Amino acid sequence: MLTIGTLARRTGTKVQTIRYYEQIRLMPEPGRTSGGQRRYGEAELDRLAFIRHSRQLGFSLEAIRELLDLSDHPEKSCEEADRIARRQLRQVEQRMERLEALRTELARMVQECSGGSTSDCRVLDVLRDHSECLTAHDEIGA
Amino acid sequence: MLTIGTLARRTGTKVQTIRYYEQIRLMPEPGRTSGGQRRYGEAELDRLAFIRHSRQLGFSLEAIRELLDLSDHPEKSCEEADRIARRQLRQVEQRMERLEALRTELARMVQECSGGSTSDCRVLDVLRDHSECLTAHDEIGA
DNA sequence: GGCATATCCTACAGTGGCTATAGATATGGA
DNA sequence: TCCATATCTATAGCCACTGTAGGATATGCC
Repeated sequence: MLTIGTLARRTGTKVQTIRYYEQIRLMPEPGRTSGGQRRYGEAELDRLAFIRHSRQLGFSLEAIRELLDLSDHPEKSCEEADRIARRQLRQVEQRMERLEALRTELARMVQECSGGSTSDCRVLDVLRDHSECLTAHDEIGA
Repeated sequence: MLTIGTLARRTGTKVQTIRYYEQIRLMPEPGRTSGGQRRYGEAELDRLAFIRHSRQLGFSLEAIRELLDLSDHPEKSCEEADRIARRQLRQVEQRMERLEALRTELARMVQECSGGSTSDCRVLDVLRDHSECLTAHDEIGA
């Protein structure tokens, strides 16, 4: 029987985060001691590891909920899991493209800065006037 | 005199977002009509454009606050603006590295999926067992 | 058994950067 | 004057946690 702290240490999760996952029903309600403390088994450890690893790969909690459901039903087709992973891959690729555009723009801003006073700072100039940008970056939240 | 809606249209911002910026004192309190509606001038339009452009480049609102302050004081040295931009560039580069690792891992997962049942789905296998990963991805929140 | 202390409990507030909603009021044109 | 559209305030919600306060419990040692 594992305490919540042990589970946290073994998976690199904060104790509050585990309780949060329980609250949103991503983790099951575990058994309790007579004093009311949570006690977990190996299955819960595996489930939490799955969640954390998926989070590290950038999956949303909703996507993870679907993936866990698929994982719990071995008879289901793998297609759905594949679809979710492909969607995540696309999102990562799109974010990378956006970041690449930002990187270019920021590098140019920084390079052109002469180091004088802010009255003729290239960094501020570019921020003031979008038309100075060579690359497009129309959406917020890279 | 510009209404909040005009300001929103001209900068690609939602009306609520402008009011939010006012609330957190990123935008100044504008003049009002006798009926209590906000009215803006060109200076506010420029300021909002600066904010939005900076957001598009991924600067945090706190960083933007600093940049605006520098922009308002032309006699100050440009060094600080340069420092903020360089920090932002570093962050973008770090995020790109993380995303590259994720992209690799996700692409591998997806490629290896044979399309059978979830009982032997590579996508789910990898999520279940971190040791199957070739690349490191230790932090959450790319 | 008693005690220290480490861990656990609940409940709630806060983070960033918005976005959405409800219900009331103002504005501008036909 | 009427009406559609825009605006107002206030508040709650989003995601995925994180932090805090103020207690209760569990464990190891003497």
